[in-house]
Amino acid sequence: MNNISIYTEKLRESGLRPTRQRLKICEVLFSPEKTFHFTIKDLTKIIEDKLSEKISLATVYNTIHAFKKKGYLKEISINSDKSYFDTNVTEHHHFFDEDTNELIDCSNDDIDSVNIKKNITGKKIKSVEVLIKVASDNQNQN
Amino acid sequence: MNNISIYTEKLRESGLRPTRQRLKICEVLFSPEKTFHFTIKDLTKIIEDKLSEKISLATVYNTIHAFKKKGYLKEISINSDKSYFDTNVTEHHHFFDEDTNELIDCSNDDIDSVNIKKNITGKKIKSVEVLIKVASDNQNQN
DNA sequence: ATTTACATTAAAACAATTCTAAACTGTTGA
DNA sequence: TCAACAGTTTAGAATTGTTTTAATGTAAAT
Repeated sequence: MNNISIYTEKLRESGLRPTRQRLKICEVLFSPEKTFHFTIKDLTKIIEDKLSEKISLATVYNTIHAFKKKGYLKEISINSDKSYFDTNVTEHHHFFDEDTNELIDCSNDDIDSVNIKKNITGKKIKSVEVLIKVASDNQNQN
Repeated sequence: MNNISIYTEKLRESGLRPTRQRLKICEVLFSPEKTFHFTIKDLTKIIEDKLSEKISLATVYNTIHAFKKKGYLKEISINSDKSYFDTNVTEHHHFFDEDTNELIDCSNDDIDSVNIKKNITGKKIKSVEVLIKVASDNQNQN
């Protein structure tokens, strides 16, 4: 089955031109069976390794931001100097392994729904995310 | 009442030398009635404005990291290019106002305790934090 | 007082991200 | 079909937040 035409359609639908670079990035991000987490650096590395074509770093940033804006990617909050993205855009939570700096999905089913009793006047809740930091049992806290 | 001697004691207890700079930063961070959130940039500005003395940026970073390590500050996760710190080190959650980039405390009492049904083998939970993103009702999502 | 280990400093280095301005390319419609 | 426009890519420069460096300063122990 030809994913390219699917991605072309998807991009066109959301008002993004289906350029060579964007289609390549779509393949990398949306072809895998399972969703995954990545940093821009990871993605750049994947592109370099798997694709015959070089994509400029600026384009990678542009594309990721465009995809995020269109709701094809989620950005994830962790204390870090870099941004993590998730190809799983459904509402879910995360474990963050402090030993390995790895993110692990935690589905909504794994957490009882979070009940918030306070609200901010004039503001609407856009998202509720739980981040659970974990580390080995014997790990020194400092 | 003289806070300086309290801070001096506090620092000494935790093995940090009570230097002029650290005491000044303690005053800025721990004298206010209410806890608050800040970025390094905010703190630098406060120091510049309120104190007669200039403190080197590197020292500000060193000090904040030392204080965090000792548990006098918490670092907060939000999608951002900068780190936010919190003088409230008790376990609590946050609202993040996407319109203003402002953080608002959400006490544990405002959220029913988060029940996590999944666990990661060999790992221990270090923290559970909920981040609730809010924006004005009429806000365009893009 | 002297020593020593810890702190501060300005400046340089660094890493992630954004900007810039020129070249390029999908798409539209004559 | 092809010219023209608007959106896109690009390399490199610029910017921003943070860390490192190496010299100097200082608190505390001897």
